[in-house]
Amino acid sequence: MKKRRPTVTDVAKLANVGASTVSRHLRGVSVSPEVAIRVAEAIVQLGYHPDETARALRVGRTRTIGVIIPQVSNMFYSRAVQLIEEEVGRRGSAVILLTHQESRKQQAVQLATIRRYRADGLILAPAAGSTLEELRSALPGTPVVAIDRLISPEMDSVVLRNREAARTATEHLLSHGYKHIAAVISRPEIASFQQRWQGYVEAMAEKNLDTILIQAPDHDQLRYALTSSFLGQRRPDALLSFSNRVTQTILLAFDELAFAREDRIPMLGFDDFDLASLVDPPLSVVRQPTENMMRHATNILFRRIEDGELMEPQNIALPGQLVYRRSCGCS
Amino acid sequence: MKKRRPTVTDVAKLANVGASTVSRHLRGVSVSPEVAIRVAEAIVQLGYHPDETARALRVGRTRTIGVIIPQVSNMFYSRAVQLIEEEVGRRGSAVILLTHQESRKQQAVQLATIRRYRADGLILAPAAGSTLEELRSALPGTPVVAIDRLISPEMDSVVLRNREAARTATEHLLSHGYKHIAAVISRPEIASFQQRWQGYVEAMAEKNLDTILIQAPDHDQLRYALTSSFLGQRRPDALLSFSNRVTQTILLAFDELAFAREDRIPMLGFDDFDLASLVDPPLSVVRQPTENMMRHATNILFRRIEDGELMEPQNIALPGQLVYRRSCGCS
DNA sequence: CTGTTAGCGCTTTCAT
DNA sequence: ATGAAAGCGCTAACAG
Repeated sequence: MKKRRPTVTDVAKLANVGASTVSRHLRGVSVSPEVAIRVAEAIVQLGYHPDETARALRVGRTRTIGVIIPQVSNMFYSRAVQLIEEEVGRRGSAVILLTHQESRKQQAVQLATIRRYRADGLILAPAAGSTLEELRSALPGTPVVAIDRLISPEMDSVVLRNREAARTATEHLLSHGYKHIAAVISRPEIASFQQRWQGYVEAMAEKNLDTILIQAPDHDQLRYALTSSFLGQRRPDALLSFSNRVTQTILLAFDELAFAREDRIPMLGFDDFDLASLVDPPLSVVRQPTENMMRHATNILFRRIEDGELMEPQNIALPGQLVYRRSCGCS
Repeated sequence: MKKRRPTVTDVAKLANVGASTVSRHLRGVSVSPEVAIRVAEAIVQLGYHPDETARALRVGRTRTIGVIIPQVSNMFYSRAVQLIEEEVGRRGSAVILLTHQESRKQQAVQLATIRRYRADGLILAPAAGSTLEELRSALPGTPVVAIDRLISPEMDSVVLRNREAARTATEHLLSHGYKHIAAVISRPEIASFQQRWQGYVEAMAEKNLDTILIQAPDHDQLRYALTSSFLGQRRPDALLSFSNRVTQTILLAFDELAFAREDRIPMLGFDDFDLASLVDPPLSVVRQPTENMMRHATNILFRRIEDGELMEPQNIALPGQLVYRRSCGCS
């Protein structure tokens, strides 16, 4: 005798009520107190647990939120996922986590997955080069909010004020007297990096200084580009790193060259991380208000799920915070 | 006119076949080639995407795997989640990600969530102090494999050979001539830490050396305990850190005390991480074979889902790898 | 406030 | 190889 999972009907029978009454009780709709007790008892007695898949099929809402990011093993995104999970859980939904590894093809696969699972909404950090159309058509009718990377103002989004932050950061570097500041970028197709590049260019132009770009498609090649640059004739006298992953690569390059603290090129990087204050010298960074950002993202998503299309597209851009430690030249 | 999502029936009508034929086609069961084409065309024409929730209800399998960990924002776990996501995705399922923040109450909530969503299986890093019974009874009939922390040999598990690794690590420290080696632990209720403690104790006992325990319920207090110990009479001459989070706290304590590289107490820590080689001095660590572990975990889980209870409980314990950098005293 | 009934979209007998 | 019909567990009308 294999014991079937108890259903509403089982509970209903045991409590001597109709199935719909059990359903009502479950959803907190008006039920006579006396009946409520009987139902509650029957539920614990049978060890009944509602079936979300059945509910989803009937109601058309799955209480699941898709989250698609480049990868979890990047401090910024793992923190983001943590916050989203908490926020979404608080609202009685669960997170379906998918990664696209910066590949649009993989992203397409994951979007299709979200579609099959009928997630109520999606929080997405779009893969480099994604277009609004490709995203929209993959999930018609499903609310999407973009995080970290802005694709189009027509899509809800929550991002950093990238241009402004990069500009301020560059200006700070300039205020230390550096003139040959290099921007270090991994994948320039990524929207947020483009905006940061703009901000950097603006700040440099204002002082009539030439821009320097150190860039490579992957981090191994980037490290190579960095070491060559550091050893070359036109070695930059300061660095602006566009992501924490890039910052790591820069540190690796210093290490490879056995640069002592004094040799290290002053730098300032995007994204704060746990050990930033512990490297030598302590890293000055642009800190993102990640918690706030994810709260906004979840809020917007759920409003969109409930209210539908009525609302104007929301495009939130939050200011970064410059954290001055030593690496930029501050004492 | 609101456009309904196309269903198998819509596809069937358009292709002039029965709904079951469409279903068969979708699942790759024998269908006459001529019909297959008509169905395929209808599918693209309508933009049909199967509904997993309906399938799940009917079939009783959701193609969903629960993953519950303490938190995503810990390098070890974020890496683990990344690997699990890939592995699970490869098998056509999706990950529902939940965190318990090291709280058994929160863990109970999340287990109930997994139950409601009818996940086919669960990969779990149990909260400190969890018992087999509490875990089992929360999810009767659902396969669970424990990772990182062993609760009971009756439950499938994939963990590090913690005792052995700690012992080897301690022995290595001893080989450098240190005698007052302190074990630094955050939450001693965590199973893996207990095993590591055992290994440490064994190695110390073998040399007739006294054990030293530096421990605190949270990382702020731990940092305080560390600084007191470093400044006190019986300052340890080497440290064995039990997790990367603890290692960070130790580094923070060094920093707080403004210990220069020479003042820093030699140490060796569990868990490798990206910047381990970049701190000063570079950190010697016990590296976990995370990729292998997660592959094993997923394999076991899916076998369990398919074959059911027939299989003996699997308890995999993989050896750690000692990575010698400088911090332990090696040159 | 409560019970009956129908049906969400799919798969699975059971005939043909 | 194919179609008709039943049913997975739930909720939303609808009557009472």
